[in-house]
Amino acid sequence: MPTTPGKTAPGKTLAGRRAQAARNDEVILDAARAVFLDDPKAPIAAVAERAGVGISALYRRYAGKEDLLRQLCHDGLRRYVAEAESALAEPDDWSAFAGFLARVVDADVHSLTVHLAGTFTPTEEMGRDAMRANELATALFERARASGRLRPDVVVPDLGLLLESCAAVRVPDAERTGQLRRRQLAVLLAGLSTVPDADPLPGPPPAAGEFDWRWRPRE
Amino acid sequence: MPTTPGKTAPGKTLAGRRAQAARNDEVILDAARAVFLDDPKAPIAAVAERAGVGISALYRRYAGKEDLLRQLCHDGLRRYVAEAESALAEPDDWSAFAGFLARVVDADVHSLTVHLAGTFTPTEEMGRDAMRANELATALFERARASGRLRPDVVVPDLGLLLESCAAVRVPDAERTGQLRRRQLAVLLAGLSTVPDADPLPGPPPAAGEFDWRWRPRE
DNA sequence: AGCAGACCGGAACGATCCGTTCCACTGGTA
DNA sequence: TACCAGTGGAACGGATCGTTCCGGTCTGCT
Repeated sequence: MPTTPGKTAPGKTLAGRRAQAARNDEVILDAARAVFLDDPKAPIAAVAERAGVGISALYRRYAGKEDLLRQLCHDGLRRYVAEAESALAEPDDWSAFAGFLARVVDADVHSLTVHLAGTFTPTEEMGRDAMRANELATALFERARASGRLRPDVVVPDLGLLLESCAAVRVPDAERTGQLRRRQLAVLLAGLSTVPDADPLPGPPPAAGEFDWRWRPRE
Repeated sequence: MPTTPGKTAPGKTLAGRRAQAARNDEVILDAARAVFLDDPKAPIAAVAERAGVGISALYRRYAGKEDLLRQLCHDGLRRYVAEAESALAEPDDWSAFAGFLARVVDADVHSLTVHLAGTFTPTEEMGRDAMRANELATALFERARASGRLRPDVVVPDLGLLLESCAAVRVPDAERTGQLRRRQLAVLLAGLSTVPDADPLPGPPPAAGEFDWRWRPRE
């Protein structure tokens, strides 16, 4: 974070120390995402190695491991909110809903939450963002329900189950993982769709706060 | 394992040292299952504590942690095979299939595989059992397909995806977890069922060996 | 040109954790 | 009664990991 903008090169890709630092910002975050998605308990050193930088480059940016994890997770949450907002702009109710889910699944946002929650103490801002995320998802859900394509005994928290399921699909190759998750999502959406003579879904439906336990610090 | 049967008490619940040992056999396995399902990397001491026994009681029975993990996983595999065999005896094709899946999901057999695979080197016998498990599941699947209730673009390895999804559903309370998994299973089965005018499932379908990577030793 | 310091790589450190071993002890068994 | 299978749990040695620290490099400013 330079105090003065710096007028080194007029071109877009500015060279020099400042540039490397700026580039590292992104490289490190990408590496962290990849590494921690693969193994939530991975050591910090693994992130540095994957990013091709030294450990110092990490500690210059983040106060510690927990701080990095928190930022990573918060990024995912913001991504979720952004996708939801843009989906709400879509006119067709159903494809807004389905498209939103597809993009969230593709971005692997839920994996971030699933694996990383509990490894850091959340900030208040994350709490607010999470609440907003819920509101937006609910709005999307209500519109989808209004379109009549959702079976009536499905509830909002079923989305949590759905995302969890898709996040659980994983093979070593990232692209292949994406394909299989799309397939899984398609099956699930088909299962949540209205069908003429279906047995009602069993058991008490999932409740609102039933997945919050993740956020309690790992005992 | 006494060399002589021992004629201590005529009743069923025999008391004494031998009895305690026999009881511990089971207690330890149950504790191990619970602990390792909750956290695959849990220390051995946690298993002992949960079982209410000392560490010696564990090391008397198992050569080491890996041995315990292997046995635990093998038990799950045998359970899978047993459920499949008993399901094949069921006359109705569809309920044989659906019932099998429900029982496997209830028994949390797949979680065992998912979490523990790769933490030990499998025995040849496990390989044979796994192969048999596959054959039985395929037979069940073929019968279900023949019943016409399965949509045509579903393949056998989709069962892997399905089990994975159900295993991913987890809340702190075990019984509630079971309920939510049943719900998830119902949604998935609905999604895999024939519907009049459905879009075909996207992407290349899952292939046979695509989940074997789990069994490679963790790098 | 020269210098201050931003930025970096990676070795080193200290704390923690965990699998395994070991030993003293207990009470059923012969 | 004498023995020993079975046990609880402390202790050990090794591995791992987060964090700190230091020496080096190169930029950007004077």
